[in-house]
Amino acid sequence: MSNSSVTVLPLADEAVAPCCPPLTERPLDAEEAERAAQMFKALGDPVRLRLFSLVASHEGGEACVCDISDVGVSQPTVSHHLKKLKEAGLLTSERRGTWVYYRVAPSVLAAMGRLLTARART
Amino acid sequence: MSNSSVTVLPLADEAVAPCCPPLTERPLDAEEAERAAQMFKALGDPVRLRLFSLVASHEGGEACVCDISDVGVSQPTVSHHLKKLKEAGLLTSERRGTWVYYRVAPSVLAAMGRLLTARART
DNA sequence: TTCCTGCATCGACAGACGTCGAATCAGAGG
DNA sequence: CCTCTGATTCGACGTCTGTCGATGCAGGAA
Repeated sequence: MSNSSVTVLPLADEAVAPCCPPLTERPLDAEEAERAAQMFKALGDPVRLRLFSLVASHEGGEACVCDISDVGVSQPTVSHHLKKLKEAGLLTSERRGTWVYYRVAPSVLAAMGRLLTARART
Repeated sequence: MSNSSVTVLPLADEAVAPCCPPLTERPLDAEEAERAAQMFKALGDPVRLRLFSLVASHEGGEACVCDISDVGVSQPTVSHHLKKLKEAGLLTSERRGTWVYYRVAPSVLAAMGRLLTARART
């Protein structure tokens, strides 16, 4: 089941895309908002959110397309959504033989989590 | 400027909308994905994200519409987006005299942040 | 009352988006 | 070679969405 060869993600110091400060810290400017909104938008579709969750929670940190295709839409649509998630920088893909494996891009969760960090009340 | 009469939010124990488990914990089902995606979608527009950030980072935790209307779109459009954010449960509004004040709905940041919590690798 | 200002709603429009079936590409295996 | 299977791309369709100007509504001030 679980791939025992999976190691802890590198998670290098720079691996974190420093998109933006927390939403509560200061107003985002137009450029920051554009970038951050792109990530939120990618997760703003139920099917994509399920796909992302399926990949993120899958054993070994990766999932074959064939493993996550039961979300109620056709297979081309699944592929379309996975592409969107990849373009948004949320997933990465790798072909190994017949199958294509997707995994969560490193540091994405941390970056988005930081965006939603509540500030301490002054 | 900042309203000194503003008190700490109640933040009742139930105030936290327990939308969903972290995306990395288990796959979201269709229902959970629908609800969570609605929030992400609301933040998936650059203008809305800026408006949310403007409110979230404003002194006193609230902002008058007139204070956050410089985002490059017309006034009706700003109103439209604020309504969307309210419908998504991310903002609340209150009219006081001539002005309408928006503030971040309690616990929303925490709830979304928890969704993006990375699981500890087993 | 009348006027003015801040904000919301309405109606319309162009563009973006999600979905599908059909076709195409990429490997594995015979 | 050919064939089969997994996955992507293509083309088309209907729907949703962001934007605007015009209009309407609520409160304060004269």
